[in-house]
Amino acid sequence: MDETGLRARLVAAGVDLVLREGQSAVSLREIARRAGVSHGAPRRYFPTHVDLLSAIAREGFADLTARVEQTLRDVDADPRTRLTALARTYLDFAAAHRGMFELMFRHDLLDSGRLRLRETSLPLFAVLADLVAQTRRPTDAPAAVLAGALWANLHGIAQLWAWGSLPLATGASDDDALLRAALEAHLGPAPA
Amino acid sequence: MDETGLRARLVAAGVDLVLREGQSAVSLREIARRAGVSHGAPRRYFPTHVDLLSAIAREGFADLTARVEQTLRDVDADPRTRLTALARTYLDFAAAHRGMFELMFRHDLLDSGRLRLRETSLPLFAVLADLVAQTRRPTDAPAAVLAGALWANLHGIAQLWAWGSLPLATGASDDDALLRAALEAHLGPAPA
DNA sequence: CAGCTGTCGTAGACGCTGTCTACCGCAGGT
DNA sequence: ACCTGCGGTAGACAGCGTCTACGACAGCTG
Repeated sequence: MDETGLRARLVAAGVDLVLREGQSAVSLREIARRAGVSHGAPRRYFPTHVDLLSAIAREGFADLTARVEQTLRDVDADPRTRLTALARTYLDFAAAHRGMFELMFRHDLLDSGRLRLRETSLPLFAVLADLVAQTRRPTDAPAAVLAGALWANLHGIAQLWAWGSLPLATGASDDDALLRAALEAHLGPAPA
Repeated sequence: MDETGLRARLVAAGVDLVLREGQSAVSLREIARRAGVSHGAPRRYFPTHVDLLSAIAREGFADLTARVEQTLRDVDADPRTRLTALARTYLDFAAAHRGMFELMFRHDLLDSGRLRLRETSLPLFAVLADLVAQTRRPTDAPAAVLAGALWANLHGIAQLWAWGSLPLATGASDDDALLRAALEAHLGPAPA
């Protein structure tokens, strides 16, 4: 298990580190230390810090996508129910893996060019867009735009909630009311 | 004009720097250099880097709030029109002052405790919440929650658009369609 | 079997960062 | 005339990302 290549070990150490200690702890040298190699070793596989962080963030996207798919596997076929479950999973992921979630969207730390990092979020978006299309209401804009707006709403809730301003502004103690409001806004009133 | 206290000069230099060069350029030493003092000087007024960054972010919130208020001054009384203008201003601010916008919501860089930074966004939220309350639709959750959900949507659009995933996922070339979709979702269909 | 070659990791240096601490000039009060 | 305290300087320290020179060690070639 420890005999895998250094490249994978570095990414694994980085993932572990960002999950445990948060984004600011993910320094090149600290990752190298945890992987049991010298500070110069990562350079062989990741020319720059950004490349390593991007690989770590990639794992985050894969993890999030897998969790969403797992959630959807356990939920019935009603699109709205599925969307609700997806949304809940998204927010839970952001809250439970704060450091990773931050890193995933820190474009200044990530090189989305070479590693095609942005594209990594597309499968998840496709799942969301597909579900949104199934709940299509009359007089609607293109499905991709509707899905994008909903994604943005989820993301904004995750972000502002973590930042602390939403709890402060709404006076709520959890994000559930916000999530329900967002879903109602985008998908129409909840069924009776 | 240059005779103002060092404290104000440091903040001004930091604001200028973050607007010009982005968040990563705002180091303590660089700010000190631009303010024409030694690297240790800021410490007299800002015990730590975080304190200085927080003061800079505070200016950002003040600026954003002022811009929104200015915008609303030029717009008629219809709440929906006003909300649209507010939203547009928010997104434009995020796009035009990327570095500052990033800094403002980087809770890991800001000490919201001592400087009550979170509270700095409350006046803006109050304006938004007030307008939302005026467009209240039937069967609604508390106004604060609705306003929070809308804010989150705006914020998410700003964030994900800047990150690059929304342009990619929606195929749109500007954020206007997303904004209109979000407003329709939260405020109901646009008037004819 | 000897020698070469290329891969993988080490180790030290550089300039940058934030923080800490000792110092110094100089105004204002006694 | 002395002293006190404020405001800024300057040097040190550890940690960071990056760069470069070097060594160990595999596998192929003669």
